[in-house]
Amino acid sequence: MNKRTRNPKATKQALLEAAFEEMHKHGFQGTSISQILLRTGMTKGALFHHYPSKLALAYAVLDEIVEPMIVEIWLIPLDSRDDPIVALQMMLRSSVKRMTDQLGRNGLLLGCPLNHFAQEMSPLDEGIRTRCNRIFSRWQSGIAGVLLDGIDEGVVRSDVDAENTAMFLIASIEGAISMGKQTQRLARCLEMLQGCAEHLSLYLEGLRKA
Amino acid sequence: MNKRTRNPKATKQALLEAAFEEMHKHGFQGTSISQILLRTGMTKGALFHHYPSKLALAYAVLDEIVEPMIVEIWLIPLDSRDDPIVALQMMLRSSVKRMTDQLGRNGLLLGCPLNHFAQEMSPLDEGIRTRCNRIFSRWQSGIAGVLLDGIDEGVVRSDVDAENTAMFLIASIEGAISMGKQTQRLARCLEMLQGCAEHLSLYLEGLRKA
DNA sequence: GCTTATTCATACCGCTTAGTATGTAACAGT
DNA sequence: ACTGTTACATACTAAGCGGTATGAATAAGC
Repeated sequence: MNKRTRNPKATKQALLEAAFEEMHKHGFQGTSISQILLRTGMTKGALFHHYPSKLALAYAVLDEIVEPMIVEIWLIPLDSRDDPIVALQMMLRSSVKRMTDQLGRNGLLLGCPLNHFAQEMSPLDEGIRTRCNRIFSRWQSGIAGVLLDGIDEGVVRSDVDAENTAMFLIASIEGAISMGKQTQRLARCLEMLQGCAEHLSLYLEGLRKA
Repeated sequence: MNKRTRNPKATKQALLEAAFEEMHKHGFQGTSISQILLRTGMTKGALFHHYPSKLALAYAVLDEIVEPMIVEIWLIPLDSRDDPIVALQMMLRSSVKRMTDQLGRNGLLLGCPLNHFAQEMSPLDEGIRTRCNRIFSRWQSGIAGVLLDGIDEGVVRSDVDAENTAMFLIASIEGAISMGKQTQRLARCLEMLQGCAEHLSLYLEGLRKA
């Protein structure tokens, strides 16, 4: 049966998701419009009706897929009302699982889409850069907030620079994901993520008020 | 006047260096042969005489430029005969300076070329992946060696997993460079590198035998 | 029921891409 | 001085790229 009924929202969403997957694997520059169309079975008319350019499509991918994904994986788990340091440690443990759930085994080996976009395009396109920057800032603020709570509650040493520490945690996480991706082997990848999580847990423990 | 004398080695080297700079900025896929030729003033005949394909050129860039650069910046500074933990801490401090020296201010904002290649191409080309992997392994072994020396000398706790810890250090460093690159602002970039170095120095201190 | 706007499908366009084929000048060996 | 090889330069090709122009079918508004 031919799909006679139109569904513009579904069309747009399908294009968006296909674009995300293609760009996650091949990068922005390595992604071709034709490949997205092949994957979705759509045509150029559909795509360029909903998105004026390839760049606009990438912006939408960042706004509507990557940012919510980062929030879901790395920020939501912070909401537990545990001891702030325990909350961060739990987040480290749970997020690997969330990553595999969200991205699938295959997606895990493609690394963090946010970092991929940022690495490839930060020096090349201001629109992508500002979007990546906004997401990173949001992530950083979320973690810094937990640390500040910890300081208020007297759990975390008061000389800890929350923003700076949050940046360090994110950098380490992203670095571990990158190195895991580099191996292109699931076992090694998980090993690195887990190893990094343990080191950071240890580091977090060191932030406790004596 | 006209360059009548030939110098094939210099030609090859010039192409290699131009390819490195282009790929460092635009990535492998985003780099066009024509741009390399424009930059060097060479022609296609020259390039394809020395390198059979774009991919082969990238391999040469990794083998002959990126790997020596990583060794120069991150491994050579480990050779000091200090206390192993101090050596690692010194390395962290000195390497930022080495990076700016080696890459220049502009190059610093382009991040780590090794990580860039790995991020973009690991899932796409086996030849690039194995090369990146070899470089990362070499880097990791270098750091792990220092830690193992530390254990032998009784300076580092004997329960420290050297390889795993080395991986964590590299991941954090690469992550910090990535996040610095993302900002595209020199001041913020240096701030992140320095911040990361301090956190890692603190972490290293925690590995000391009590 | 008629009109207008939306949502696509098809065909096309100019440009760039990596790579090749061919020819020629420079060098090396003898 | 002659010969064969190396090192290029020029011109070209086929394919793929992002994007556009046009038209038709569907849906929405009145």
